[in-house]
Amino acid sequence: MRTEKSPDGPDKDAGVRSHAIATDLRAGILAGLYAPGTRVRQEELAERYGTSRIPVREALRDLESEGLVVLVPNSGAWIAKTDINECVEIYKIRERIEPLALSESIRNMDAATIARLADLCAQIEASTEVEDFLKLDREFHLLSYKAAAMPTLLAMIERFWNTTQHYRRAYSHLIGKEGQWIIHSEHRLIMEAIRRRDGMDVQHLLESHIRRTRLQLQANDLPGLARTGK
Amino acid sequence: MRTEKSPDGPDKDAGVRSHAIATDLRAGILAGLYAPGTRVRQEELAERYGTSRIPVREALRDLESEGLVVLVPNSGAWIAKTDINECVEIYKIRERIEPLALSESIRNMDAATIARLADLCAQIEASTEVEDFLKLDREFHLLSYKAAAMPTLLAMIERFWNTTQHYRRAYSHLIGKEGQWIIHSEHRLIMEAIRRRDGMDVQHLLESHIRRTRLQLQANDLPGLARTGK
DNA sequence: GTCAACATCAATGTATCCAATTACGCCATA
DNA sequence: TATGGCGTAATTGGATACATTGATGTTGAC
Repeated sequence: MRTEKSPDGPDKDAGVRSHAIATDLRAGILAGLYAPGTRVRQEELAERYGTSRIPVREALRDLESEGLVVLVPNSGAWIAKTDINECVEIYKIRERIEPLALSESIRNMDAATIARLADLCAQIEASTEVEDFLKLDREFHLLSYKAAAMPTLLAMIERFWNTTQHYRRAYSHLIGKEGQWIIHSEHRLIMEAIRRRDGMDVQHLLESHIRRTRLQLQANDLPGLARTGK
Repeated sequence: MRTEKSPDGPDKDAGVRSHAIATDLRAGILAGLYAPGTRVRQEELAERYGTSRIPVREALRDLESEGLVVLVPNSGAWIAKTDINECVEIYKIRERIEPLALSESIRNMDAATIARLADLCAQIEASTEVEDFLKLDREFHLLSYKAAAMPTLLAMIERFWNTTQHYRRAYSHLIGKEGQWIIHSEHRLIMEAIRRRDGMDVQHLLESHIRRTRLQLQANDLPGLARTGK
């Protein structure tokens, strides 16, 4: 983590340690480097990043507001535990807001983006590793929303994708390659509706896509992920 | 702002200065004590609350994540400017998520809450002062969602009500008492649908309620509130 | 007279140090 | 042996002091 300014392109977080720490921690959590429920000690992180505890504390605050970390006053910080109830709740919210984002987005979407989406769609079908699938699927959906002139909504959606990342990983392992044909079909239909710029159709298709996933999550109860009652 | 522990009931934020400061600042912003765009100096707040700048900084961070304050690294903090585009965006989101919250809520709602809602509904119609209307209207809607077992969603909704507070105030002044009959009628219909626990109907009615308000906001362009390009 | 470069200042970002709270382990006792 | 109280250690919350960045005003040259 360098401190001097980068010559290649402006570093948005240049000079602000806490942002850099938050970004790095967030990436680590999403990559699965930290087990949910793990205690996070400020001093330990401070040493790792070569700073004092102050920027670490601010980074942890940011991550808490994103739902990735839980802070308890005078006690400590923990990596947020996975909670199937929270996950289901978030999926219900996503069923409502992501169709909105997509329908707004396709009104402004340029040809290059549509081509890129089609490319991603094909890569997703060709993927063999779960981690590849997760990365590509995320890029496909988030890119499809990007042309919507709704920054607040897009930030919310990304936050929700982050907090449910562990469940998507577990779910992907669960269904395996043979269960993916449904997802591929849904993606193809969505892709086609995007091409037609059919706002109503994409909304229904995307809602079904998310809703079906939620119901499957609820039905399978995902072994290996602790369900916290606190 | 007392520092000793309160004997009457556990103070959730006891011992955590930053939460107390954030709560107080948030209330001040929502009450209109700070003009949007006003610069906020850490040292000034620290002096006012009798603390150092550390808790102030953390409070400002919290408020930033709620959209009430804007932080610029190495520069400072400002009370978030009102932005008609952001307001419209949030209303579009609310049109999707609040019907979800309400339909989930009425499934669990007890009789006492329904009675309280009816009471609030009547008080809203009887209100003469804008500030009273704002307070009652907010309580009515947020209470109607409260029985939904969706904490993340409810937190989001409250956040949105906060960031658009200034617009609701301006809007209320704009339409005056004579324009309120539409709102009252909508509230009555929603109230009746809640009584019947008609999930589909409440969703449509609430969506219309929010959507109509949004369109009126967009049409009137609310004089007196700066529209920032930034 | 205008513009540019520099110096000074003010406000934020960070490090170090101290205080307060919590957690844990030990010991005494029933 | 199990349990309750107490004391110590570890960790977080906050205050003070210093470093760094950005803004402002002045001065000099063209």
